[in-house]
Amino acid sequence: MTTTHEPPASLTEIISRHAGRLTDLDTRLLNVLLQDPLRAAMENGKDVSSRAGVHPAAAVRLAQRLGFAGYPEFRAFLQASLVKGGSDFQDGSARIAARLMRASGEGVLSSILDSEIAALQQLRSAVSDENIRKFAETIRDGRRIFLFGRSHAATLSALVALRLRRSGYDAVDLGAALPQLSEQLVTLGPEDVLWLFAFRRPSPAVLELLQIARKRGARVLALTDIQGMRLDPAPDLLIAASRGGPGDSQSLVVPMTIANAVILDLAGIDDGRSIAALEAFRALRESLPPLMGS
Amino acid sequence: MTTTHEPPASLTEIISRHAGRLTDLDTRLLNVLLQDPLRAAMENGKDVSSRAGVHPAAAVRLAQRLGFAGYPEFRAFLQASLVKGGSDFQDGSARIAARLMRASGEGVLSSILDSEIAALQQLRSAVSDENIRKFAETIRDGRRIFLFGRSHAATLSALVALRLRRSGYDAVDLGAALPQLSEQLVTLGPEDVLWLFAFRRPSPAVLELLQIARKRGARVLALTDIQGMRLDPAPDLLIAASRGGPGDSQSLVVPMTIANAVILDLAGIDDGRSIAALEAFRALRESLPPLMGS
DNA sequence: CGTCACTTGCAATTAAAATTGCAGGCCTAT
DNA sequence: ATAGGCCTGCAATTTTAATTGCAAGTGACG
Repeated sequence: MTTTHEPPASLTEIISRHAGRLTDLDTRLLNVLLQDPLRAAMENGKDVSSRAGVHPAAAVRLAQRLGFAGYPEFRAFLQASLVKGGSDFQDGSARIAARLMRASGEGVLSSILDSEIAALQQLRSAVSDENIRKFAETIRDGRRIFLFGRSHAATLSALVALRLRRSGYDAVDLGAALPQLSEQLVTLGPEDVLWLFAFRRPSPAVLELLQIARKRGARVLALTDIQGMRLDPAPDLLIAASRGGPGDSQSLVVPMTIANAVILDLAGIDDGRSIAALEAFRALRESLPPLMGS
Repeated sequence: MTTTHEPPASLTEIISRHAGRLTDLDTRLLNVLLQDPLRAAMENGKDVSSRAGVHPAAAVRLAQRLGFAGYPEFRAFLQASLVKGGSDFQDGSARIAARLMRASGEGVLSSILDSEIAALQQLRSAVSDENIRKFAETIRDGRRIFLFGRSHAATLSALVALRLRRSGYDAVDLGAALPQLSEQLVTLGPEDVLWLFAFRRPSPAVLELLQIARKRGARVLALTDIQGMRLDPAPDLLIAASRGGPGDSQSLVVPMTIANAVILDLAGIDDGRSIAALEAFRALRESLPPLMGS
């Protein structure tokens, strides 16, 4: 809600307006509702709540908390926001046509989704499970995992480091503390793993790190796009996947998905290490609730 | 239903099959039904019949004449044909859930791809272009853009800050220099924009920032998942999208794609500012080749 | 350690939707 | 014309959905 009005409001607006008063069960219900608004608008409160795994009364109470008199009124709102036409007289065909235009019509989001989905589909054939597995094995068998990337790749490097730490691995994002880079590398040895991220041309820093790592005998993994493929001392393992189509899709969706696959695969082959660490992390986060917001 | 189930049949098929036995009132009802099937699938028999100007009993009898046990069953059929035709992720999500179960062994990548693609498909209906546009407009009209997120959201925050800077905006990732956070906020004013990222429960830091920003009159944007939706002083604009299906998909693919859409849309409405800045950046990078690897 | 505020599930109650028996009306064929 | 068949509305009934009071549970706060 940019400013003031209330008459036409979207579901998310209404939710955020009452956000403070919503309970755990409410969010479970909203998950189901938002996941498939069309279906939710059709079903009755009982079906929705059973799909969300909660008591039917919870649906009623959610509706009331959101400011509706009861569930039927809430559902009517959901329906109205989908149909988006008055309830008066039906000049149906025109309205349906309009809706179809809207649904299939172009929009920024829609075109981005098309391109991302296409890129992911390509991944299916471009990257093999074997490669994923080899990455995972290397990480599993490594003592410490060093991650590095610059620019866009830096954010991915940070993310992967975070996730690996949570999975119980000694992972260090070298990009996070560039000034202390030398100190971090002092102990780099043959048992360690360096995972590089490079899109477009590899930065000098990446190449330098690569050389150092090779000299010290560390294993080197690289996740790149096609342009970043030319790493001079070749890494031990390399996965290269093109991001998106024309132009430089700045998106990290494709490489991030590959990284996710590696981390997930790792959890399947490290004999419970990831699972245990993740569980420990979850428990820790629950135990000190208000201080460290994860 | 009365007999064995007819496998798949469209409404028009069913109608033509029983065309001989239909009455005048049935026709009037079917007119209304066919005019707006979506709406018809949502409403109950009473509403439909009153909209058609007939007695409620007529709706029941039509359903029975068409071979259904009663009106609810007829409506269920209408709904099923809409859900199946309109979007196929109903079947998809179940299949994905099943596949994720046995994901540890084979086809990790494939199952992750399924899950991410399904999540992106859902985005199509969950987030409107309007919301994207409003986000973009707010950023365009802001003086400085502050970004903040913790944990996984921090990497996204960093990425968006990076991309906004390249697009010519004065964007600051507050997470990058937490110790200097107070200094950064000293000048926060009504012309500034604060863009928060929060998945799962919002961290205290996020809530605190939110309150400060509101107090100072800054515009607040929020990109969250369903669980992160409960921000207490409601932000000016909020986009919430559920990430993936079962379990907690740690993936940032969905929110990242939303952010990409905002940034892309921004380039379309800021009168060349983004384009010019991106071009300037590209030229700069080309000009000093080996030093700053992007 | 108790108290308060709040959430949640259950079960009883209430409201609403759906169904059906019945009677009146209309058309048609004898 | 009139008997029979069929549609139709009404109203009673059944079935289903929605609501709410209540008690048990939970966590925060004194």
